[in-house]
Amino acid sequence: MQNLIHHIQITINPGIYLKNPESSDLGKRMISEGIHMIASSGFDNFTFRKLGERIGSNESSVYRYFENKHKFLIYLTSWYWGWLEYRLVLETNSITDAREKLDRALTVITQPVETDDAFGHIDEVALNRIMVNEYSKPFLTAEVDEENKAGYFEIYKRLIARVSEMISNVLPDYPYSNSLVSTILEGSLHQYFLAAHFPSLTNCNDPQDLTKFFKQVVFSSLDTYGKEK
Amino acid sequence: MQNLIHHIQITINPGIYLKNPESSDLGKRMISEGIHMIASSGFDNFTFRKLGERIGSNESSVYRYFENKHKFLIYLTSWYWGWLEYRLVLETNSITDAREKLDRALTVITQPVETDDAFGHIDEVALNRIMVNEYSKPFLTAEVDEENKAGYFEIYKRLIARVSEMISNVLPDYPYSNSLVSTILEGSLHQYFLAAHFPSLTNCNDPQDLTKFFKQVVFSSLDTYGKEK
DNA sequence: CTATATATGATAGTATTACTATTATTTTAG
DNA sequence: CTAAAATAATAGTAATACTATCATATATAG
Repeated sequence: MQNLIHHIQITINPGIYLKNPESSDLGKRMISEGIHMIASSGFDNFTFRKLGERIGSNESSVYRYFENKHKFLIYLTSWYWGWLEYRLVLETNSITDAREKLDRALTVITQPVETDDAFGHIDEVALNRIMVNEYSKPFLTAEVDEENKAGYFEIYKRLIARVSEMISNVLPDYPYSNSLVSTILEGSLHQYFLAAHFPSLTNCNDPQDLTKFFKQVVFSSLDTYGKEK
Repeated sequence: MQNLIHHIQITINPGIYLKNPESSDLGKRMISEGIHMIASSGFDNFTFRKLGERIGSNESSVYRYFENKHKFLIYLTSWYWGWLEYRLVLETNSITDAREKLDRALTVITQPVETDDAFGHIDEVALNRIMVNEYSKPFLTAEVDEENKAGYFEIYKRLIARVSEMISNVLPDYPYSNSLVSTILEGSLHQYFLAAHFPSLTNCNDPQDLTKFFKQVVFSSLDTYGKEK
């Protein structure tokens, strides 16, 4: 990606961390190494003890940045959605045609992730693997309502609202824009998961097909809405 | 539902359990009470110790039926998908028109669950709540490939294949039938979850709308495939 | 240059969990 | 009535997800 823009930060709700990991070298290493550990062995096998060792530090130091590993995951997923939002804006901002704008947005959402130089210590490809393998774990918990109230999912909600608005700009009367976007965001990760583990349950073993599939779904739905027999 | 058909059993892969819970009264109580416990407090707070107490028995007895609580959940979700498949067949079997058949299938998939008298000890409404709140936990694990190889997800795969075939009967050339079905099965549970916890991310706060939404998505996609500008 | 605050590191301890193992008791079947 | 099978009770283990405490290193303010 562009090496024009550096020193940008994705802003994360401070309630998610105890001490901002972006504020120190140690904190950045927690994020950086944490991503690699979770991407390769899965979130369930990830512990702060192992992370402490890995960064040449200590369990207790990690606990000074994050209350628990669940919040660590919420931090990572929030960062991911924030980054996706940033790329979405960057890539669609200059487009005036509503249809073309939505088309480009769907490309950004569904195409495979590439490394972004603007965020040195974060391996976006590995982070995307985490999203594919753990996508629902941040919110499928008994505490989801409290955490939602505390604003931990704001970025995700903003992202959906943004794409939803693009849909409304194509077809103001379409009544399912939020459902369509939430279905596609989750569905896209899910199709990647299926391609990796259950190839017989998807026709999108090539990312090109995934993008085509979701675009066909979205535009056919918009183009025929209100015109059914 | 019909009280015509009794004494039917959903067949579950024996690798999922150590001893078939359907084979004894104690086993049935494990399923029955386990469903209520997980539905009300969530899977993460569920333990075999608590289940043992609840059924007036013992942790060690539960372990004689299920290797661990993860397999217990796989059992429940397999049962659910098996039951959905059974209802799907029951409700679509007599329909000859391909389009109408698919339409009915989508109703069955997306409409709220009601209690089914044919399976006395299972509370399908509570089980559906589990599906909505924990839907991805059976497969978002590090062991998914082994478990898939062992056949633990056969019922789910068969269900998708079945609906996928209905799509092919409507439009043989449509190349995304598996992806469309897997997106809708997962997406339907997800929309129910959003309606309960993130109402701003869905337009389907009423189940009627959910069914309409997914039908519109499916049929518009099929009706315009190959006819885009 | 020292006193102080702050960040980090090391160690120990706790409650819970997810089991395994063993033995005792009850139920069932022949 | 006896043997086998099923269930119950109890104990124990390793790992986990923390909390608490204290020691040390480092940065900074006066």
